[in-house]
Amino acid sequence: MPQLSSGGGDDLGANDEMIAFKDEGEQEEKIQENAFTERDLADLKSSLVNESEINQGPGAAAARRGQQAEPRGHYVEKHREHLNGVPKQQDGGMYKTSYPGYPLFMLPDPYLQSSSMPPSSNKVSVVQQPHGMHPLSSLLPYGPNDHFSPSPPHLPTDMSQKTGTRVHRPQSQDLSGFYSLPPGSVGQISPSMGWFPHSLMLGPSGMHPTGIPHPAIVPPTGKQEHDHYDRGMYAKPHGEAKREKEPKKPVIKKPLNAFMLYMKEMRAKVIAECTLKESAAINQILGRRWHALTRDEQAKYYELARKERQLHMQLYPSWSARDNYGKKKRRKREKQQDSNTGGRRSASATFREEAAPPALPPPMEAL
DNA sequence: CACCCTTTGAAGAGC
DNA sequence: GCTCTTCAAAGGGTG
Repeated sequence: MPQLSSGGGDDLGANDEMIAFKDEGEQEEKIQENAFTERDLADLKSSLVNESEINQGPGAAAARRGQQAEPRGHYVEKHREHLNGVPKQQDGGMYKTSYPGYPLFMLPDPYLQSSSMPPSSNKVSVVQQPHGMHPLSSLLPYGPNDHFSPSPPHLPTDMSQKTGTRVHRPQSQDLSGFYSLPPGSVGQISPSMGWFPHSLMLGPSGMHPTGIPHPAIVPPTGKQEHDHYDRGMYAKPHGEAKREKEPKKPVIKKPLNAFMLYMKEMRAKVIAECTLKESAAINQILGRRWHALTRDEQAKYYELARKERQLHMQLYPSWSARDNYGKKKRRKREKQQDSNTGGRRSASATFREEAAPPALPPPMEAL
C-alpha cells in the first residue's frame, strides 16, 4: 500500500483526495486488491445484475481478459515530447501510448526510448493491472476491430486548410511540442486511433485549423453525434441536403479530467469483468477503483489530464467551458432542490468535501 | 427520442 | 474565497 507521503518532491495534486480515501474505508481494498475487485463487482452485481451473470462473472471475465490484453503493445509511441518541461515522472508508462484524445502525436514518452519495459508490462501493478495491460492503453477504447480506417480517403491531405471552425488558434509553434507530428503523419493514422470519431475526419467542421483533428471537436448534435454525422455525411438522405447547407458549428468538448480519462480506459475492462453494461453501475465501480488507486497511479491521470487541458487551451484559446453550457438539457433543479444539500453531488462527493479540502490542482510547476 | 443515472474533476458564475 | 452548477464519457434504463 503506497504511502502518500512517500511521493517525494513533486506534488501531484492528488494528495487531498488520497487522504480522503483513507477515510472511506478503502484501505483494505488496497491491501486486497483482488478481493476488492470481486467484492465491489459482486456488490453491484447483486443489485444490478441477475445471478446467472454473477455465476459466470470471474471465469468469463478472465476469458475475456485474455483477449483484451493483447493488442496494446504496438501503440507505443516512440517520439519524444517536450511538453513545457513536464517533470519527468517516475513511471514513464503513462506516456507509452498515444493518448486517445490526441491520438497521432500526443504524449510520446520521454522515458520510453530506453524503454526497459515491454509495452504491455506493468510497472504500476498495485491495483489496476490484473490483465497485463498498461493503464492508458485502453484509452484506445476501440480495438482493431473498429471500423476505423487508418487513412480515411476523406481525410484531407491538405492539412493547411482551415475553414469552418469557430475557434481561432494562433499559429503556435508550441504545438509541435505537443504533437511531435512528423510531416505527413496525419495521413498515417495508426490503428491506435481506433477511437477516433469519424466526424473528426470530415474536414473543416471537425478539423482543427492546423488540420489536426481533435477529439474535442464534435458535431453539435449530441451524444452519438459522430455516428449520425457520419451517416448524414455519407448516406445523405434527401432531408439531409438542406441541413448540410447550414454548416453546423462543431462543438468543442471539454477536455477530459483525470477521472474521465481513467474511466475511459478502464470501462471496457470493468465491463468485461462484470458483464455489466450499465454505465451508471460501471461508473460506480470505477469511482471506487479510482479511490483505490495509489497516488502515483492517480498522478499519471492527473498529469495526462493536465496535458490535455494544456493542449486544449492551445488548440482553442478562445474556448470556454461556458460555451457548452446549455448544450445538454438543463438539469432539473427542482429535483435537486427537493433533495436539497449539494445539488447533484453524490454522497461520496459530498463526503469528500467534508472530509478533505478541495483537491489540489495537478502540479503546476510543469506549466 | 431526449433525458436520467452515476462517477470525479475542472471551470465558470454568483455571492 | 467559497459554494453551487454544469459538463465531460458511457450506455442501459425510462417516460
